[in-house]
Amino acid sequence: MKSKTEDLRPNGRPGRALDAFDRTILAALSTDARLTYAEIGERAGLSAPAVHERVRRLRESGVLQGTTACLDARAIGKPFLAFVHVDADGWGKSQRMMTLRRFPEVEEMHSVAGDTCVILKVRTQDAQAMEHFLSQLYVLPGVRGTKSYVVLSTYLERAIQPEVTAHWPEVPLPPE
Amino acid sequence: MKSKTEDLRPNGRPGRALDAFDRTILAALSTDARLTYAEIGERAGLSAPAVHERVRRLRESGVLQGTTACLDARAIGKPFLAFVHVDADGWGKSQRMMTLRRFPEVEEMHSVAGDTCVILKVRTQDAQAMEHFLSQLYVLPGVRGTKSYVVLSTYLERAIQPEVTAHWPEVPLPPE
DNA sequence: CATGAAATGAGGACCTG
DNA sequence: CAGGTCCTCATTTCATG
Repeated sequence: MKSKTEDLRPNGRPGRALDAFDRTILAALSTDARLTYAEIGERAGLSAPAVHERVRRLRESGVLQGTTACLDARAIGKPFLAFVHVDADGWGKSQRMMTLRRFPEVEEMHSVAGDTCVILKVRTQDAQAMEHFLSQLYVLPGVRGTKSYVVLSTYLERAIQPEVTAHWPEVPLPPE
Repeated sequence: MKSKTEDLRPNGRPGRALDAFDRTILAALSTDARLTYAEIGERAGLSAPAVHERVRRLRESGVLQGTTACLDARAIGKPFLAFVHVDADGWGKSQRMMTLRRFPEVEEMHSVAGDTCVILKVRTQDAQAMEHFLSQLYVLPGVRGTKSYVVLSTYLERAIQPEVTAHWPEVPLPPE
């Protein structure tokens, strides 16, 4: 009936791997974080306490890092969005990058491979606020330059989509 | 379906501007969407039913679009992240862009100003899956080319930060 | 403020290894 | 036999008119 026997994961750190129940729960919470445990259990085929226990473990293990509200950017007064490519020296070791965490307008920050070092996702009230942020950015040592891509329209913006149909776990090594 | 061209300014009915209570509530829900109405009310200085009513209105007006879970990308088997710049012809009118919504690996999609047309945020299981996605992308008519920035490390990734301290609404025009 | 619903804790049964 | 996970039931807390 149910096959929980899929705990063969070389990823020894975070306990066991996610089974189909976990993925269904995470997918449900991904669409609506305020779903009732009973409602989630209905989708997943579990009772409410069982879902509650699994959610607790998922939170504990760090798989479920938290829940957040999705807000209308224009309504809260931050309609100006841009991706800023930062060209810099010595970003690798410096924790100076973390200084940018203090700016609430910075939503994302990734070091990347390519013709730039860091990509920032920055959301501000308007162009003037963006300019002010960039001026602050250039104060940081090591910043050689930036290249900004101002967003004209956002066609899609959503959270990570967990694949419920697990077509990834097994190693595709054909035994003979 | 909601049109993208909606109230840009407080037109009276469709939703008056957010007050400090609303922003505090939204900020609280932004940190944890499963907070109790009583807990939110404690932060905002309101009773639980008052918070409940305001949240209902915020949902109704579209300011609060929903709630979602924040998941560990590695834990759910999608550790490979890239920003894909798409160079294309005639993206403006075509709804072909919306075809990409069907790909669960596409998390964001923006048309931008700059030396590219569209920026995609794409998260896959591995490089092979990313290559497969790109091959699908090139099938779309009008796609001239792509430039991908593979993320090496993610230093920050968070939701919109509503400014609780409202320093934005009025124009700071200095006298004379 | 009151009522119904949901979250959460405890105990016992089942499957797995 | 041991460990873990699920279910049912009961109580506290919360959502909601």
